[in-house]
Amino acid sequence: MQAQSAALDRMFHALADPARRVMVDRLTRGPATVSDLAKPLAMSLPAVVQHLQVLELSGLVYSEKNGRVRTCRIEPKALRTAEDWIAERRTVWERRLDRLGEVLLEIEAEEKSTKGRTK
Amino acid sequence: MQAQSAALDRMFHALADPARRVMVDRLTRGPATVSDLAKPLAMSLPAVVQHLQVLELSGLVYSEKNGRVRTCRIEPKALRTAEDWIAERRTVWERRLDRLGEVLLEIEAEEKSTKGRTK
DNA sequence: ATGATACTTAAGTGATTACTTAACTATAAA
DNA sequence: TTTATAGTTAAGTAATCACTTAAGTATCAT
Repeated sequence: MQAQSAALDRMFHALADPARRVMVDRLTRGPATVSDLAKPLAMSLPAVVQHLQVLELSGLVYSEKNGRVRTCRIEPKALRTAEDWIAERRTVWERRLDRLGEVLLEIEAEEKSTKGRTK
Repeated sequence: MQAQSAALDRMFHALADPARRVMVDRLTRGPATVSDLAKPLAMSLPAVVQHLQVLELSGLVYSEKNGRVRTCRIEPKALRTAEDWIAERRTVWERRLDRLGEVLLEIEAEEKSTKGRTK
Protein backbone atom coordinates (compact mmCIF):
# COMPACT_ATOMS: atom_id res chain seq x y z
CA MET A 1 0.00 0.00 0.00
CA GLN A 2 2.91 2.33 -0.71
CA ALA A 3 2.60 2.35 -4.50
CA GLN A 4 -0.98 3.53 -3.99
CA SER A 5 0.36 6.77 -2.56
CA ALA A 6 2.37 7.70 -5.64
CA ALA A 7 -0.68 7.02 -7.80
CA LEU A 8 -2.74 9.40 -5.65
CA ASP A 9 0.06 11.98 -5.85
CA ARG A 10 -0.13 11.85 -9.64
CA MET A 11 -3.94 11.94 -9.77
CA PHE A 12 -4.44 14.87 -7.40
CA HIS A 13 -1.54 16.69 -9.01
CA ALA A 14 -3.14 16.13 -12.42
CA LEU A 15 -6.43 17.58 -11.14
CA ALA A 16 -4.71 20.57 -9.53
CA ASP A 17 -4.33 22.45 -12.82
CA PRO A 18 -7.28 24.37 -14.34
CA ALA A 19 -6.30 23.54 -17.93
CA ARG A 20 -6.15 19.84 -17.11
CA ARG A 21 -9.53 20.01 -15.38
CA VAL A 22 -11.00 21.62 -18.50
CA MET A 23 -9.56 18.73 -20.49
CA VAL A 24 -11.01 16.13 -18.10
CA ASP A 25 -14.33 17.94 -18.14
CA ARG A 26 -14.38 17.88 -21.92
CA LEU A 27 -13.57 14.16 -21.95
CA THR A 28 -16.48 13.30 -19.66
CA ARG A 29 -18.71 14.44 -22.54
CA GLY A 30 -17.06 11.93 -24.86
CA PRO A 31 -13.76 11.15 -26.60
CA ALA A 32 -11.80 14.00 -28.14
CA THR A 33 -8.71 14.56 -30.26
CA VAL A 34 -5.70 16.54 -29.06
CA SER A 35 -6.83 19.54 -31.12
CA ASP A 36 -10.33 19.28 -29.67
CA LEU A 37 -8.81 19.47 -26.19
CA ALA A 38 -6.60 22.38 -27.20
CA LYS A 39 -9.40 24.48 -28.71
CA PRO A 40 -10.73 26.15 -25.52
CA LEU A 41 -7.26 26.58 -24.01
CA ALA A 42 -5.16 29.72 -24.48
CA MET A 43 -1.83 27.96 -24.92
CA SER A 44 0.34 26.31 -27.54
CA LEU A 45 -0.32 22.78 -28.77
CA PRO A 46 2.88 21.40 -27.22
CA ALA A 47 1.71 22.73 -23.86
CA VAL A 48 -1.57 20.86 -24.28
CA VAL A 49 0.32 17.68 -25.18
CA GLN A 50 2.38 18.08 -22.01
CA HIS A 51 -0.79 18.39 -19.94
CA LEU A 52 -2.14 15.33 -21.70
CA GLN A 53 0.98 13.43 -20.70
CA VAL A 54 0.43 14.37 -17.08
CA LEU A 55 -3.15 13.14 -17.31
CA GLU A 56 -2.06 9.87 -18.95
CA LEU A 57 0.69 9.22 -16.39
CA SER A 58 -1.90 9.76 -13.66
CA GLY A 59 -4.08 7.10 -15.25
CA LEU A 60 -7.03 9.50 -15.51
CA VAL A 61 -6.88 9.55 -19.32
CA TYR A 62 -5.68 7.21 -22.03
CA SER A 63 -5.34 7.75 -25.75
CA GLU A 64 -4.64 5.93 -28.99
CA LYS A 65 -3.45 7.14 -32.33
CA ASN A 66 -5.17 6.30 -35.61
CA GLY A 67 -3.48 7.74 -38.64
CA ARG A 68 -2.40 11.20 -37.65
CA VAL A 69 -5.19 11.69 -35.10
CA ARG A 70 -4.87 10.86 -31.41
CA THR A 71 -8.15 10.11 -29.66
CA CYS A 72 -8.35 10.61 -25.89
CA ARG A 73 -10.79 9.18 -23.33
CA ILE A 74 -11.17 9.34 -19.56
CA GLU A 75 -10.63 6.33 -17.32
CA PRO A 76 -13.53 6.57 -14.86
CA LYS A 77 -12.01 3.94 -12.57
CA ALA A 78 -9.09 6.28 -11.85
CA LEU A 79 -11.49 9.15 -11.24
CA ARG A 80 -13.18 6.91 -8.69
CA THR A 81 -9.90 6.14 -6.90
CA ALA A 82 -9.34 9.81 -6.16
CA GLU A 83 -12.98 10.34 -5.24
CA ASP A 84 -12.91 7.36 -2.86
CA TRP A 85 -9.84 8.56 -1.00
CA ILE A 86 -11.61 11.81 -0.13
CA ALA A 87 -14.95 10.14 0.60
CA GLU A 88 -13.35 7.69 3.04
CA ARG A 89 -11.73 10.47 5.06
CA ARG A 90 -14.89 12.53 5.08
CA THR A 91 -16.85 9.49 6.25
CA VAL A 92 -14.47 8.74 9.10
CA TRP A 93 -14.85 12.33 10.22
CA GLU A 94 -18.65 12.27 10.00
CA ARG A 95 -18.91 8.99 11.92
CA ARG A 96 -16.73 10.59 14.56
CA LEU A 97 -19.09 13.55 14.76
CA ASP A 98 -22.06 11.17 15.08
CA ARG A 99 -20.46 9.38 18.02
CA LEU A 100 -19.62 12.72 19.56
CA GLY A 101 -23.26 13.77 19.16
CA GLU A 102 -24.44 10.62 20.96
CA VAL A 103 -22.09 11.24 23.82
CA LEU A 104 -23.30 14.81 24.13
CA LEU A 105 -26.95 13.67 24.16
CA GLU A 106 -26.13 11.15 26.88
CA ILE A 107 -24.47 13.79 28.97
CA GLU A 108 -27.44 16.10 28.45
CA ALA A 109 -29.89 13.35 29.49
CA GLU A 110 -27.75 12.52 32.50
CA GLU A 111 -27.78 16.15 33.56
CA LYS A 112 -31.55 16.42 33.22
CA SER A 113 -32.25 13.28 35.26
CA THR A 114 -29.82 14.41 37.92
CA LYS A 115 -31.09 17.98 38.14
CA GLY A 116 -32.52 18.94 41.50
CA ARG A 117 -31.62 15.63 43.11
CA THR A 118 -28.01 15.98 44.15
CA LYS A 119 -26.19 19.10 45.19
CA MET B 1 -17.63 30.76 -11.16
CA GLN B 2 -14.00 31.62 -11.88
CA ALA B 3 -12.84 31.99 -8.29
CA GLN B 4 -14.06 28.45 -7.76
CA SER B 5 -11.30 27.24 -10.03
CA ALA B 6 -8.48 28.70 -7.95
CA ALA B 7 -9.99 27.11 -4.86
CA LEU B 8 -10.00 23.71 -6.58
CA ASP B 9 -6.40 24.30 -7.69
CA ARG B 10 -5.41 24.82 -4.08
CA MET B 11 -7.40 21.87 -2.75
CA PHE B 12 -6.19 19.31 -5.26
CA HIS B 13 -2.66 20.64 -4.97
CA ALA B 14 -2.90 20.29 -1.19
CA LEU B 15 -4.03 16.68 -1.56
CA ALA B 16 -1.29 15.88 -4.08
CA ASP B 17 1.41 15.51 -1.43
CA PRO B 18 1.73 12.31 0.65
CA ALA B 19 2.78 14.14 3.81
CA ARG B 20 -0.24 16.43 3.58
CA ARG B 21 -2.53 13.45 3.00
CA VAL B 22 -1.11 11.81 6.14
CA MET B 23 -1.91 15.03 8.00
CA VAL B 24 -5.47 15.16 6.65
CA ASP B 25 -5.91 11.48 7.45
CA ARG B 26 -4.79 12.10 11.02
CA LEU B 27 -7.17 15.03 11.37
CA THR B 28 -10.19 12.96 10.31
CA ARG B 29 -9.63 11.01 13.53
CA GLY B 30 -9.90 14.20 15.56
CA PRO B 31 -8.12 17.50 16.26
CA ALA B 32 -4.35 17.47 16.61
CA THR B 33 -1.52 19.83 17.52
CA VAL B 34 1.28 20.71 15.12
CA SER B 35 3.61 18.31 16.94
CA ASP B 36 1.00 15.54 16.72
CA LEU B 37 0.88 16.05 12.97
CA ALA B 38 4.68 16.09 12.77
CA LYS B 39 5.20 12.89 14.74
CA PRO B 40 4.74 10.32 11.93
CA LEU B 41 6.52 12.48 9.32
CA ALA B 42 10.25 12.20 8.59
CA MET B 43 10.89 15.91 8.21
CA SER B 44 11.66 19.03 10.25
CA LEU B 45 8.97 20.90 12.15
CA PRO B 46 9.18 23.98 9.90
CA ALA B 47 8.50 21.73 6.93
CA VAL B 48 5.37 20.44 8.64
CA VAL B 49 4.27 23.99 9.38
CA GLN B 50 4.70 24.85 5.70
CA HIS B 51 2.53 21.89 4.73
CA LEU B 52 -0.01 23.03 7.28
CA GLN B 53 -0.06 26.46 5.65
CA VAL B 54 -0.79 24.87 2.28
CA LEU B 55 -3.65 22.93 3.86
CA GLU B 56 -5.03 26.05 5.55
CA LEU B 57 -4.83 28.16 2.38
CA SER B 58 -6.71 25.40 0.57
CA GLY B 59 -9.45 25.63 3.18
CA LEU B 60 -9.17 21.92 4.00
CA VAL B 61 -7.84 22.61 7.49
CA TYR B 62 -8.10 25.40 9.99
CA SER B 63 -6.31 25.94 13.27
CA GLU B 64 -6.29 28.12 16.35
CA LYS B 65 -3.67 28.80 18.93
CA ASN B 66 -4.23 28.49 22.64
CA GLY B 67 -1.23 29.40 24.74
CA ARG B 68 1.72 27.92 22.93
CA VAL B 69 -0.24 25.07 21.35
CA ARG B 70 -1.85 25.26 17.91
CA THR B 71 -4.82 22.92 17.47
CA CYS B 72 -5.75 21.86 13.93
CA ARG B 73 -9.02 20.49 12.56
CA ILE B 74 -10.31 19.50 9.12
CA GLU B 75 -13.03 21.41 7.33
CA PRO B 76 -15.24 18.64 5.93
CA LYS B 77 -17.14 21.10 3.73
CA ALA B 78 -13.96 21.75 1.74
CA LEU B 79 -13.27 18.04 1.51
CA ARG B 80 -16.74 17.72 0.00
CA THR B 81 -16.08 20.44 -2.59
CA ALA B 82 -13.18 18.48 -4.03
CA GLU B 83 -15.09 15.22 -3.82
CA ASP B 84 -18.08 16.73 -5.60
CA TRP B 85 -16.06 18.04 -8.52
CA ILE B 86 -14.82 14.56 -9.27
CA ALA B 87 -18.19 12.92 -8.61
CA GLU B 88 -19.96 15.27 -11.02
CA ARG B 89 -17.57 14.47 -13.86
CA ARG B 90 -17.76 10.75 -13.20
CA THR B 91 -21.55 10.96 -13.18
CA VAL B 92 -21.71 12.81 -16.49
CA TRP B 93 -19.51 10.12 -17.98
CA GLU B 94 -21.61 7.28 -16.54
CA ARG B 95 -24.88 8.80 -17.74
CA ARG B 96 -23.30 9.09 -21.16
CA LEU B 97 -22.40 5.41 -21.05
CA ASP B 98 -25.98 4.56 -20.03
CA ARG B 99 -27.40 6.45 -22.98
CA LEU B 100 -24.86 4.77 -25.21
CA GLY B 101 -25.95 1.39 -23.84
CA GLU B 102 -29.58 2.16 -24.64
CA VAL B 103 -28.72 3.15 -28.17
CA LEU B 104 -26.74 -0.05 -28.63
CA LEU B 105 -29.65 -2.13 -27.31
CA GLU B 106 -32.00 -0.36 -29.72
CA ILE B 107 -29.71 -1.06 -32.62
CA GLU B 108 -29.42 -4.67 -31.54
CA ALA B 109 -33.22 -5.02 -31.30
CA GLU B 110 -33.61 -3.32 -34.67
CA GLU B 111 -31.18 -5.76 -36.23
CA LYS B 112 -32.94 -8.78 -34.76
CA SER B 113 -36.39 -7.71 -35.93
CA THR B 114 -35.03 -6.92 -39.37
CA LYS B 115 -33.06 -10.15 -39.73
CA GLY B 116 -34.21 -12.38 -42.58
CA ARG B 117 -36.72 -9.82 -43.87
CA THR B 118 -34.70 -7.47 -46.05
CA LYS B 119 -31.55 -8.24 -48.01
C1' DA C 1 14.13 33.87 37.32
C1' DT C 2 15.59 29.61 34.36
C1' DG C 3 14.94 26.25 31.42
C1' DA C 4 12.18 23.50 28.54
C1' DT C 5 8.38 23.30 25.26
C1' DA C 6 5.82 24.52 21.15
C1' DC C 7 5.98 26.59 17.68
C1' DT C 8 7.59 30.70 14.18
C1' DT C 9 10.41 33.36 10.92
C1' DA C 10 13.88 33.90 7.61
C1' DA C 11 16.88 32.68 4.19
C1' DG C 12 18.84 29.50 1.08
C1' DT C 13 18.85 25.41 -2.33
C1' DG C 14 18.05 21.87 -5.71
C1' DA C 15 14.18 19.85 -8.21
C1' DT C 16 10.00 20.21 -10.63
C1' DT C 17 6.39 22.98 -13.25
C1' DA C 18 4.20 25.14 -16.83
C1' DC C 19 5.00 27.17 -20.25
C1' DT C 20 7.55 28.98 -24.78
C1' DT C 21 9.57 28.74 -29.77
C1' DA C 22 11.68 26.23 -33.41
C1' DA C 23 12.25 22.36 -35.97
C1' DC C 24 10.60 17.81 -37.30
C1' DT C 25 7.60 13.57 -38.76
C1' DA C 26 4.04 11.27 -40.27
C1' DT C 27 -0.56 11.11 -42.73
C1' DA C 28 -4.20 12.74 -45.69
C1' DA C 29 -5.93 15.79 -49.36
C1' DA C 30 -5.66 18.35 -53.70
C1' DT D 1 3.68 15.15 -55.88
C1' DT D 2 3.16 19.16 -53.56
C1' DT D 3 0.79 21.08 -49.63
C1' DA D 4 -1.81 21.25 -45.56
C1' DT D 5 -3.01 18.87 -41.23
C1' DA D 6 -2.20 16.66 -36.72
C1' DG D 7 0.75 15.84 -33.68
C1' DT D 8 5.75 15.24 -31.77
C1' DT D 9 10.44 16.35 -30.00
C1' DA D 10 13.83 19.27 -28.11
C1' DA D 11 15.69 22.88 -25.65
C1' DG D 12 15.33 26.84 -22.86
C1' DT D 13 13.33 29.73 -18.95
C1' DA D 14 10.97 31.96 -15.12
C1' DA D 15 8.32 30.63 -11.23
C1' DT D 16 6.99 27.53 -7.71
C1' DC D 17 7.97 23.51 -4.60
C1' DA D 18 9.51 20.92 -0.82
C1' DC D 19 12.57 20.86 1.85
C1' DT D 20 16.82 22.47 4.99
C1' DT D 21 19.35 24.97 8.98
C1' DA D 22 19.76 28.73 12.09
C1' DA D 23 17.90 31.88 14.96
C1' DG D 24 14.07 33.68 16.94
C1' DT D 25 9.49 34.30 20.32
C1' DA D 26 6.11 33.34 23.32
C1' DT D 27 4.23 30.20 26.98
C1' DC D 28 4.42 26.94 30.82
C1' DA D 29 6.76 24.45 34.61
C1' DT D 30 10.15 24.49 38.36
